[in-house]
Order: sequence, then structure tokens, then C-alpha cells
Amino acid sequence: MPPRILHLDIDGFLASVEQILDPALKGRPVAVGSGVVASRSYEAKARGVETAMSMLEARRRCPELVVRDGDAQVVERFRQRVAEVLGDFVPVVEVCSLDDMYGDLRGLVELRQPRGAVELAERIRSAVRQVTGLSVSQGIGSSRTLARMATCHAKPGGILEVPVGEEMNFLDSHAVEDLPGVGRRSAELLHALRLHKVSDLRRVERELLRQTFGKRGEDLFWRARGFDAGLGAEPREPEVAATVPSQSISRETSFEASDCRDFLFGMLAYLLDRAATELRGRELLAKRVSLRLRFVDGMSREQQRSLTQASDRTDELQELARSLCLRLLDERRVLVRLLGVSLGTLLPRVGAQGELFAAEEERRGGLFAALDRVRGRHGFGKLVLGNANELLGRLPNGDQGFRLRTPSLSK
DNA sequence: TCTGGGGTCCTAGGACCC
DNA sequence: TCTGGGGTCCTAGGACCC
Repeated sequence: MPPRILHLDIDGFLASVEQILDPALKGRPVAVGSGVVASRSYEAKARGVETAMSMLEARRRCPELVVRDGDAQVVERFRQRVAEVLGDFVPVVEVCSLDDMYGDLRGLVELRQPRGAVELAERIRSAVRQVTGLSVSQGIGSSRTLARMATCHAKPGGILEVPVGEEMNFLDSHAVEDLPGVGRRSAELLHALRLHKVSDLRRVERELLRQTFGKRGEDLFWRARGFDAGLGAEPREPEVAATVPSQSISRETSFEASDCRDFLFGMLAYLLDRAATELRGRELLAKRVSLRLRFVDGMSREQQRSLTQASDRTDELQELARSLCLRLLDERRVLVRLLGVSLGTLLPRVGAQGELFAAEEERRGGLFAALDRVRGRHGFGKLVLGNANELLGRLPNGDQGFRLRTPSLSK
């Protein structure tokens, strides 16, 4: 039996959640985000409002647009419920990003019927609607690539299956930039080489693609044939994994441009505290810390350093992050409008250290374990640590912590 | 219309070790 | 004294995704 993958995408997710929570917004053009549109309802789309468009432009096109802040934690709960519903129908679910996920249909008896996969998707659609009130679009195909491309045609609220044997016909109706993994830069390059359609791309030899695009060229070769990327030497079956280990944990936010070091170090302390709390919650240690600044002139700078020993302690991670931040600030004396911190090279905490170290670490780490427990019970914002106190009075603060610029996306 | 907050993966030079 | 080659880690940055 050939592989069958289902891709599910929640329609206008953040905006739809706002409409569900506030029924007065039903049928009205709604956008969520600040600065740029993170999500818009289909009523807003009908008036020319698109995702990633600046909010100014969105309001210009649609003066009656309702703009909401959103709430990342509420959105997360909706997403979990959608994943659970999907999990009731398919054996393996992989949550991929904020608003989309894959299901592996291999082995399901439904596939023995001619329209089996589509009927399954119809049942998933009504179950999601019933449980959450959300509308979803679904695509089905023999790979993640094809399923995802099919979903684009199914929006909003539809279902499209690329039948077995129809893969090449489906692909050939697309432009190269419709392939996942082909962004602005790659599309420019491909067009300059007079490769406009997927069928054009498929006529190019693999070696030539590799020479021109490097590893991406290999990916293009397989995508043009309906396979997934990252295959290497030969095509393999698509992979859908229930738990994909995360490679990094990061927190960032933009703000009114500032060069006040107290404020910037306060923000750094706060974001790092949030990232480190998640790190400990997932029972991981981080070996790398990176720090990113974006300046008012649009330039951004990033620096990374490794710790000699992986850690989950806020104070150790903080010290390194501060030194990176100081260097970047001294290097460019320009107002800062975004600050981000990322913890990388993650290792499982258990078994990371030898037995002898374990007891000592346990004792020293006890402080943070206690901190996490208090915050788990009473809310993250109940305890403000060290430099983060500089944010008091400058940013609104509640039980869940400081209110950052884009509540719909920042955790 | 110069703009969000997450992420992933790749590249490439240099350090360092054997 | 000058010279090899391979592996791995570190670091900065770019492209891409939603």
C-alpha cells in the first residue's frame, strides 16, 4: 500500500480564535498582530488584508478592520485540542507549526475504499468543528510535500486528495515557487535560469542542481518529483513523527527603540528567565546561548557562545547572555528595537552528568526547582528576578508575566 | 508597507586535535 | 624544519517555514 499523508491547516487560526471567544466578531474582518498581520479572518482577506502585511496597510485597505492582540496561551490550548481530535482518527500526529499538523494514514482500513481518505478527512473536519468551533483545510497525498501543496488548494474549509498516480500531473500545474522550500531568493534564481514550472525543474539534471544550489538543489530535485526534502541519495517513504525533539528554545520581543541599558538588560533577564523555565520544564540542558539584537536602522546582529558545561540554571545562562549583549551593544551604538535570546545544543538532563556531580547539581539547582513550582502554582509573573525588576513600571505586568508587544505570538 | 515571534536547516572559515 | 589529511567543534550568518 503506498504511503498516504494527511496535512491539516487551521483556517485563519489566531483570528478565528478571536471570533470564537467573542461571537460579536463573527462575520466581521478581524486581524491579529501588532506591526504586521499575524493572522486574518476570511472576511478580512476578502477586503485585501493578507498575512505578513503591515498593519498600517491592512487598515488602509480595510478601515473597518477589527485588530486584536490575541493570547498565545489560549491559542496553544486550541491547537492541542485540534491535535487531540486528529489523534482520534489517525495513528500518528505530528504538530508542525502554530497552525498545521500532519497525520500518517498508513495502515488505516479506510484507505481500502475509493474515497476512503477523503471521507476520513470529512469526519475529522466535522469533529474539529464540533469540539473547537474551528474550520480546517486538509490535503492528502503520498508525501508531506504533496499533502501540504494540496492543502493550499483546499483553503478555506476544503479537502483535496492527490490520487495515487496523479502526482506528476498535479505538480506540473504548479510554478516552482509553489514548492515548499522555494522562497523569494530561490525563486529569483530559478526564474533567472528560465525555470518557471515544476515540469521545467524536473528536466534539470540532479548534479547540476546540486552544483548550483548545494544541498537545497538535492531537495529541489526530490520535491519536483513529489518526494520530501532531506532524502539524500535515494527516495524514501515520508516520515511523520509524534515527537520531534526540539533543537532550540528561544524568546524574543520587539519594543519602542531604546538604548537604556537598564531596560535592555532587564528585558534580556526576563526573556532568558522565560526560556530557561521552559528548558527546565522539558528536562533539558542547554550548551549554547545566542543573543540577537535588531537596531532601529534595520540591521541586526547575533552572537553565540558555548558554555563549558551544559546547564539549565538561569544564573549561569544569564551571565553568558549578558556578556554577549554587552559586546553587541558596545559594537554598535544605535537604538535597539528587538532583543532575542536562544538556548541551543539541547541535551536531556537525565544522565547528562556523572553520578558524583549529580548530587551537587541537585542541591544547587534546588533553588530553580522551587522557583518553577511556585510559578507553576501562582503564575510566572508572581516572581520577578534580578534585572527583570527594571521592567516594573515600564511594561504592564500580570500573573502570567510582563505583557510584551505581540501577545498573540509571545509565550 | 520597512515589519512579529517563534522555529528549522545549511554553509563556510577557523581552531584544534590526532 | 617543513609538511599531510581528516574529523569535530565553534562561530556568524543566510534562507526558509508558518
